[in-house]
Amino acid sequence: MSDSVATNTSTEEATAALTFDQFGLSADILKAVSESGYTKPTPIQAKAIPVVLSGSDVMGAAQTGTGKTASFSLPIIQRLLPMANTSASPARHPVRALMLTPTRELADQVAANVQTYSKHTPLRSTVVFGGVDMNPQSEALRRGVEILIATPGRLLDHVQQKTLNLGQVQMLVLDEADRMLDMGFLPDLQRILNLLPKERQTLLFSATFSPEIKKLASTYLRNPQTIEVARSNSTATNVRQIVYEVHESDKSGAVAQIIRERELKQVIVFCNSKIGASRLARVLERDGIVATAIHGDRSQSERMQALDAFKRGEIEALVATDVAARGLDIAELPAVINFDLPFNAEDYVHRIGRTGRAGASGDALSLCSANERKQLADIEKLIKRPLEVQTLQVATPMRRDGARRDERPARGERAEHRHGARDEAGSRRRTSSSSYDRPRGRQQPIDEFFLKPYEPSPSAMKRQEEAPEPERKSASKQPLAALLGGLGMPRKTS
DNA sequence: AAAAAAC
Repeated sequence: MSDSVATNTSTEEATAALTFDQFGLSADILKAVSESGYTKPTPIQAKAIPVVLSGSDVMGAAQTGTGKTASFSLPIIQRLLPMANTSASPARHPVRALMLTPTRELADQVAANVQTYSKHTPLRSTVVFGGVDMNPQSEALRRGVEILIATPGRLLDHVQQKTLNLGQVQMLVLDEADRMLDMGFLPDLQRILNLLPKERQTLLFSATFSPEIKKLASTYLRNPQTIEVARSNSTATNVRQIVYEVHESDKSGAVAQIIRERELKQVIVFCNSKIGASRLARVLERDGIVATAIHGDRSQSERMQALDAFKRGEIEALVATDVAARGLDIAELPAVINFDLPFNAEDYVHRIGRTGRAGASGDALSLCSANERKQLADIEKLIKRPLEVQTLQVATPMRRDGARRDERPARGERAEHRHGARDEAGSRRRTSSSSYDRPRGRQQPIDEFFLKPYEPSPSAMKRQEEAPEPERKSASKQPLAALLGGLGMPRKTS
């Protein structure tokens, strides 16, 4: 079992011996890389950097936590270096590389990486995304940048406001492209792509190569080289995955218990709903765990504050929706907890990809209630193996300070806490009861489910194989397919 | 079912 790092590299023997200075990257870039503490390229970096440097288009499939951002940022910076200049004139700094991401946080993170890797070069970069004041972004664009990182909506907004011209873009990166399609960004992507010069290099990164992604690629990429470092839909071997059977009403208590028992200093807890995330954050806080929620209904400044505080270690539990599922890189995150199992099995892979990054080990701990069996089966089908299932007895919750959880809040505790506690008086009684003192009659049906020897529900798997994609192409699929059909049409660009 | 993203 000497797995993790050793296994990952030995499967990539051809590239195992590489160091960063074998790519022919400039000294300014290598300096920034080594200052960041990186000495050895990851498999995707080893494969992608030479290809991107050669000018070829790329279809990239990489697991999260594989160093994907550097794999395109470093060669892009290298290719732009000859065009860098030190002029103060904005006209001398046209946008030459555009990087698109599905979420604002991811854009911000990619931008931070690009900034780091280019800091010893004259290249300038900035990031634009929604939810924040446009003016500082416009001002940065007016001063001129060679590299722009953006979410699609705000980018188009800037184009419309004439604060941005994309006519000089030579390199385009579509990061998490499958996610962007999921989120309905295809029309925006098409608009953006039609604003770009046809003569350009395009890099498309996607967790999966679905038919939609392949169609997008065949329309907008030219003889792309495919780079795949790990089978997509697989999960890192250095992440231990455990599923805990719990009653739905015990979930909050279970999260608190897991955090305490495992002494987790930092954990992301994923919920399926924004309301659920806010609620759980409040409950955890009441349990003496420093927690905050991050989701799309919070203001952008709250989102950024939450993420920054979490990265600084000031917050123990970041309770998130899938806004945080993809791409976010938090150093040394020891665990993620799924409060809910995601509806999309693919999102499970992304969520747990937040831990065990860069060869570190991590735990992915999922709570599964009786009504989430289908999601569990879907996940096991996707990752092609059964998950280890344990039963979690949720003990009578105690606060961190040793007080009983249902004790009245200490004097001086924030008003919202008391309010939250009162709001949830009913559910609190349920969550604080252990499975031992639950009335037996009520829990009978659930227990029957849990007591059954665990199987990854072969019937469900078989059903799906026999009848592939039964009633799937409803509302959301239709316009996507139609639009994708349109992609094949000869483009008329001005 | 739910989430994300422009104003």
